[in-house]
Amino acid sequence: MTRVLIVEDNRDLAYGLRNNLEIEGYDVDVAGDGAEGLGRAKATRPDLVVLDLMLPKMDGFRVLRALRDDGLTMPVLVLTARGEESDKVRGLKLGADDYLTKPFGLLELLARVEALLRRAGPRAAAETIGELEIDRSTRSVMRSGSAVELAPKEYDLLIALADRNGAVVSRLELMRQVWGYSDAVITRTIDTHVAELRRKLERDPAQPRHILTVRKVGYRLKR
Amino acid sequence: MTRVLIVEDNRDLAYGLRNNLEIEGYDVDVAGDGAEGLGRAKATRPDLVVLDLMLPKMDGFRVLRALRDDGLTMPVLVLTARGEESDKVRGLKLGADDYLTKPFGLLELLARVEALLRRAGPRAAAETIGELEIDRSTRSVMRSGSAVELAPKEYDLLIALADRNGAVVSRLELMRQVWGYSDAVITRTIDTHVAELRRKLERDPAQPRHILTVRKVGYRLKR
DNA sequence: ACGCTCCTGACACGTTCCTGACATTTCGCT
DNA sequence: AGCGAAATGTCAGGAACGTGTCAGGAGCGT
Repeated sequence: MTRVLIVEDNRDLAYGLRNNLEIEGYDVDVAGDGAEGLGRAKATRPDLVVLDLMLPKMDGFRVLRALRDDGLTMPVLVLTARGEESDKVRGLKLGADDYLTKPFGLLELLARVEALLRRAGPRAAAETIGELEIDRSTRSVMRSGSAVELAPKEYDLLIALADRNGAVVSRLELMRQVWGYSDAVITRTIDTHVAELRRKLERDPAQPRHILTVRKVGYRLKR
Repeated sequence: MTRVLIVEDNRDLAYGLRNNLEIEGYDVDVAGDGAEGLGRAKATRPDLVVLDLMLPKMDGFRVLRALRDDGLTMPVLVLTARGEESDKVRGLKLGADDYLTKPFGLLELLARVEALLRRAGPRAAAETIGELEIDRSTRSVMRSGSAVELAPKEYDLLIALADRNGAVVSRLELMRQVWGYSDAVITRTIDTHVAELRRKLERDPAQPRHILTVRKVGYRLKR
């Protein structure tokens, strides 16, 4: 499923956008300020970012620059207040892909999101990680050619790891992304699910080659 | 350039559509009532017509019939108000190619326009999904050669799944596309209709081979 | 009035998920 | 090198959840 991150401090607007994007079938994440937006973008690597320029903590320009400096290349659709031409110029230099001036029509936003994603190229039908194949359009996973049945949580967990491109994902991040909690981790929930994933995906679950433990931090998915 | 004619009396909607179709690269013409629409269609012979049913001067049905009587065979996408089931049947008999129930998502309209134009080449070709055959021009479905009678909702549901080319369609998307609601799903409506579809389309409804459940998300139509 | 379609809520069933207890491994420290 | 504490692996039971199924009833067109 295509994932969109909205970075917008106006709660009503953010909520409205999320609703409508979700109806269109996107998987939507929302951040309420610039710092949080940058963090979530780096963590979850969405397919597209809708970025307001006026933001608390860290304004849109800095977020955009930080994103690009981090090597993230997903399209960014910038929301700008009316008539701030100079913003456009400045933003374009920093690597925004499209602009929308407030107030804007919802249909226009949806059309632009769609256009940007199309221009960015259709997402690969199936990504390959070692001997694993993940097809997000059907939420199905194969190991060296044969289908593997994953429970919803297991699939979500795998995706959370796969999205990080081999980097470590902390327990806290997993809790937030997969479980939607923000609490610290005290139970064995994550470990249990990792174990189950290993049982299903690894040749030798005792000697995992893909889902690796990073002690005191979390897990990572080696490609 | 591909030319699209919009026949719609609601100016806001018409302009919104025109804007977005133009962004997509179409050459768009707009007519504000039925008589004007018929005239422009005959004069300019667009590649596709988007036709509202409720129109001043001459309603959509009469426009459609007049078009077909005149030997014009371009695909026609009909816009119909919610819950006017009989309109669908009536329109289909007159030669419409696809339906969209208001309120509809813009992306859905764009997708259907593209789909219709793509199909316009090999015209009236029935699509084949496994042992199923769907003929949209007659809203009829066959399973391994013999006709299957589907209720309107069942057919719409099948189409919504078929349009996604094997990918998962979430419950929310189904609610929106087939039922025109945008609310969260709490009742068993979707499941019941899926069950009925399976009963009619699957050899063994208990072990569906085409209409698959994707737990916690929705359903998908395997080809 | 009849039949068809559609929606709804109740129930059944299997799956999934979480939790806490216990086992094992890892690593810092002496 | 050995010890102990902390972190992780493993397991099983029960609760919670999601879906399949059904029957009843409302709505609509014939």
